[in-house]
Amino acid sequence: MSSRLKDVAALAGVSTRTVSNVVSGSASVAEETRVRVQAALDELGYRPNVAARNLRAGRTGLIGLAIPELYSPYFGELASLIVEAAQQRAWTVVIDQTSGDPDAERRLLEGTGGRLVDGLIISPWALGPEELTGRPRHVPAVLLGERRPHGLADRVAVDNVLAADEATTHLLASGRRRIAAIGPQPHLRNETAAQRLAGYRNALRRAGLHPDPALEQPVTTLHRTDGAEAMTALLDAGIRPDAVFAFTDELALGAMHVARRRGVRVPHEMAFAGFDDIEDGRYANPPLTTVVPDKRQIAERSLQCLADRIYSPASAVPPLDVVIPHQLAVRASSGWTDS
Amino acid sequence: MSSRLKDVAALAGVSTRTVSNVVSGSASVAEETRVRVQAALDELGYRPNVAARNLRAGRTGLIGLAIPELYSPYFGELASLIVEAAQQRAWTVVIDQTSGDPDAERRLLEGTGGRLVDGLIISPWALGPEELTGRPRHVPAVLLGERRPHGLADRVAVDNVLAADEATTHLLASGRRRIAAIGPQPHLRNETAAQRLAGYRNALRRAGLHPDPALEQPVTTLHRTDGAEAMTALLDAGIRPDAVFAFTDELALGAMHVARRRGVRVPHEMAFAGFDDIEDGRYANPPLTTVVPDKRQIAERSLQCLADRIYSPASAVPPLDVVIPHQLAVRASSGWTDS
DNA sequence: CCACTCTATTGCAACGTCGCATTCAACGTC
DNA sequence: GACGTTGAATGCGACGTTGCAATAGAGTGG
Repeated sequence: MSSRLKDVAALAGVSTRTVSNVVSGSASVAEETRVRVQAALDELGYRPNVAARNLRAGRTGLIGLAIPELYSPYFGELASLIVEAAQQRAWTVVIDQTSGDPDAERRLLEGTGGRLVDGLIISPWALGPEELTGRPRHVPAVLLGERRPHGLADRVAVDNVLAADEATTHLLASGRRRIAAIGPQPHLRNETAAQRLAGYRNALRRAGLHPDPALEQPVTTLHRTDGAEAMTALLDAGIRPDAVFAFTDELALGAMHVARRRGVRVPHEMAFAGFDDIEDGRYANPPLTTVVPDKRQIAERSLQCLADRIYSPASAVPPLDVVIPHQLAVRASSGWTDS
Repeated sequence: MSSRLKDVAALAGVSTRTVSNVVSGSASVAEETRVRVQAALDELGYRPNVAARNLRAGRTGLIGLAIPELYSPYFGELASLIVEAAQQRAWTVVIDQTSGDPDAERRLLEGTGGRLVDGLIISPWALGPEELTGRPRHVPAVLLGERRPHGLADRVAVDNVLAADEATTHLLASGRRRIAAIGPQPHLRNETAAQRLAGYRNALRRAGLHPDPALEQPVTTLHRTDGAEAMTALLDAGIRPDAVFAFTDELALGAMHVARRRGVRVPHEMAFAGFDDIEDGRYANPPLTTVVPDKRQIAERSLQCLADRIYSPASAVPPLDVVIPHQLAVRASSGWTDS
């Protein structure tokens, strides 16, 4: 059905090795032969067998991207950038959705499924630091988010503590004093939410305010519904913050949606700031103030780390901690202008 | 570095074939031997070499998903469902972003990159029908969207004409008469926009209205910005429709955003309906009326088609045309209640 | 007790490709 | 005219796995 080097060689009247040389273009081939072989290649519609190449080369040219969920805007945008950057490096991306399942994350890190990928970019959700960095890995890995690496994997992330601090400070600067935090996840081993909470508290304390536990609304996941529920819980408890720092844009949008439905004027009575700079935030009503991580750099640097580990020998290089720059995009949701 | 069957066999004092039997669990192995081999497997941390397996099996266990862009909500949600459904079938998904590049789409369909995937699900953007179905393919393919198949590939899609008709009819039912259509793409060979335009016109004509070219706003791509530009163009031209049917939710959200910014009251003065049922639409202000394709079924049926083609011999089965059910979700953007 | 079946295990070969070493011919140089 | 050099093409083997056929041994029934 599909033709192999052998078939092409037979048709062109040369050895398989010569055909291989023509295909790869590496060794020297006489012009006349090259033309003849090329004609045979075209006639048979030869396509190299990737599995055989991989076996020979000891590499698959695949890298894995393991994220909790592909359908959320943040991970969708990030995945898109990673796929794009990988294409430029002639890598193909295979996507795994862990759905926040610790076993799935563990399985991927250990490579239990077999040596399919040359490297792995994983955004951990359920696994704690020690599990992530403790055990040996069969494949180079880059952790997105999380805290600084102790173990074997590189880490690429923004400075969550600083960024959360800046966002909160921005809200304080416009005179807000009762600022709610939507997004703590005390039930998870994951560090990201904890870091953003720490930044939020830092900012409050620096402004001379005491963090109020009643204003910290935990969530189970990071979807709009969770933000909506958190805001509902606050309002139903009679708590009326004058600003909200949500740990992700989706949480912020869900919360803002409920606030407006309940008749709260945004941003007059309640300002909002989020984290991630997803596209919807820019088109929300009002547009959402947010921390803007440089997602393109996250993608680029992650792949760079993988490339270094994959291609450099033995890699005695200690685990890297790559800090990605971020900005604060101030939009109407935290200003005084009406939407 | 990494251990092979041979290493495990040496350690356990058996042949590689026996180790292989233990790993696969297919052939019968004495309990005592199984235990001993398993111990060796664990000790060496054996991981099967996927490339070798693939070479032997003639399959890679990979399927390709080619979509214009991963970061758009619709494709993100769809990709997520396809990855999920593929995992259940023990398939791994590799993602290609075509970015609307006809060459990229062609390359994937022809499998120029080599026989990497066992099957391909492609959502064409730039290629026209004849290119999609004309030439022979090296790998089973499923087309998402597009029109009915003439050639070799199966096709999975909602009935775009009917769905667009229903959405428009719904707008007409609330008394709207000047209904704009945002989303025609006359510059593309792709059929989807043309089908939705046809459905929109059908509904108008059935209501005794003449489709007005001035109310049909073409777009280049399907992002929020395109919807925003389209609405800006309409309003700047002094055209003030009393309803908008946008061919995707993103277009609708962008258009609605601009309308509200310009002081148009939604839905009182202008009703909106979209297509796709992306999550943001449900949390928009006001929530967006939209055509809801059964995305889970799109994922399931696509994979089913691929599975049939991949596993069934010779496949004399003619190309399938799978029509996916849809619904119309009526929300506040097309009602009379305030947001 | 022999023929036969069944279980457990094994060796061989092949999947398609490419690195390495080799061969062969042509050519130029001393 | 012998010799080294270069260019072109080839054959061999190995990457790690598993299907197939074969083997040896244990168990069963007449």
